[in-house]
Amino acid sequence: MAQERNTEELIIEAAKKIFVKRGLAGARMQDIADEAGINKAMLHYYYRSKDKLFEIVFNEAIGKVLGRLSAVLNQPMPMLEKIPAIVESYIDGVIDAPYLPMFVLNEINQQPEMFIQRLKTMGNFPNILLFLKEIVEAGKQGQIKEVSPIQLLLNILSLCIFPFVARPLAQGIFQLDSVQYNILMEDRKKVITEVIFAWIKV
Amino acid sequence: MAQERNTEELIIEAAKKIFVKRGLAGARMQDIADEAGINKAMLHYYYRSKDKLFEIVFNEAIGKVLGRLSAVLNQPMPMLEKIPAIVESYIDGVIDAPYLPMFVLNEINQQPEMFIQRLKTMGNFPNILLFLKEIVEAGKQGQIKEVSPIQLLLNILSLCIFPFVARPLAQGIFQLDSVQYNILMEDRKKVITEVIFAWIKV
DNA sequence: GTTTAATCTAACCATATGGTTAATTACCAG
DNA sequence: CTGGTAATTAACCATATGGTTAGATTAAAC
Repeated sequence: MAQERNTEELIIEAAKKIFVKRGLAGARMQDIADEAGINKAMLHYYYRSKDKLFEIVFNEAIGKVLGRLSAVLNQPMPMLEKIPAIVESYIDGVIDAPYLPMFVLNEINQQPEMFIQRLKTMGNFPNILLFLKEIVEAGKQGQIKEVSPIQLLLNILSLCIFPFVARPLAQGIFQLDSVQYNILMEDRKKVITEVIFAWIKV
Repeated sequence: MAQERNTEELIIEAAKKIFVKRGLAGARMQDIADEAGINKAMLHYYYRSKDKLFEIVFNEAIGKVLGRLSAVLNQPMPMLEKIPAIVESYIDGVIDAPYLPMFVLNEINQQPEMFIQRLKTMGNFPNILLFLKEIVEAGKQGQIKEVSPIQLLLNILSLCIFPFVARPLAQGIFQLDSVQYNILMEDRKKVITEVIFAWIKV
């Protein structure tokens, strides 16, 4: 079209689109090639195999998902300010890339071992574990109630992510069109903060 | 093994196992046949095609997931008793079939239109919509705070289901083995009820 | 302009995969 | 036992799919 972009990137963009939409098993190399507007052989020329290509896309995806989290998790703020910030930022992130969480979660479930391996390469997400400690600290200092930090983080993530993972199901059951659902998701920023606060406020 | 069971059922059992594990795109007819210990042609003899077979498995799965919900949702109880009952029953259900939610959600995301169609066939889940009205009623009567019923149901489901959908990811990040994670999930029954109650109690 | 390396393509290959068929076996009513 | 139907299998088929290759095209180096 407009620009004669770097073929390598073009392929990655296309692969991202197709893999995220269909998953590893459902994605076809031909579809990726078509999406990129190039010959199928190019895919192999630049990225040996489907698996190699997938690995790149997947790593980028999981990096994005976890990276987004890490970014907000350790800003130096009092816990009661930080939680709304996390919620806001994370929901905005998911609105931006609504298929990412489903894609990542599904592929991880498909090959948990392979993923565990990868996790070790990426380090143990010190910022996430640090955040858990911060929660404990905040509890001891009486900023918030003393609750299981893992449960708290799980709660926040559940409330933020699930409605996107289950979006078509929820839309179907509640009979909402996309516009209505988006409004619901915007409202959720407030709701989630409310819910969490109600639980942890002293 | 033990009994020479009905081949039809044997196939369905096997198909369930494979489809739920690998998804429609990832499942192989041969694997289903092997799992059932029969010839691949039998699959087509009893259930014309992969899609037909999948449809049966998928319908059963979604029926289970939504059926479980419906079952608890409309028991005549005061709201403050019903919610713990829902949570308990649903988590037990998911512990029992941990892969079901991921499977259902993923396949729905893969073909939302097809699913919306199916929903209409199954009726509009009057019990779910009725439950929403109950929440509104309970709010007006002052049994609970007045909150968006959709948000409330979304919250309950998010908190119950997400930790299972994200299980390998969570286990990886928090570095928990399966036993520890199961304990966490047992604890969650209390936690979720606590969280929801904190939010909606007057 | 010629050479050389990188980029790209059409055609091809081997295998996997969903599906079919013709024949065989198991089963059961008469 | 026998005839006929249902269940089952091995072999096969057509196509899809990931991957390869040999050659063409482009672009840069000299």
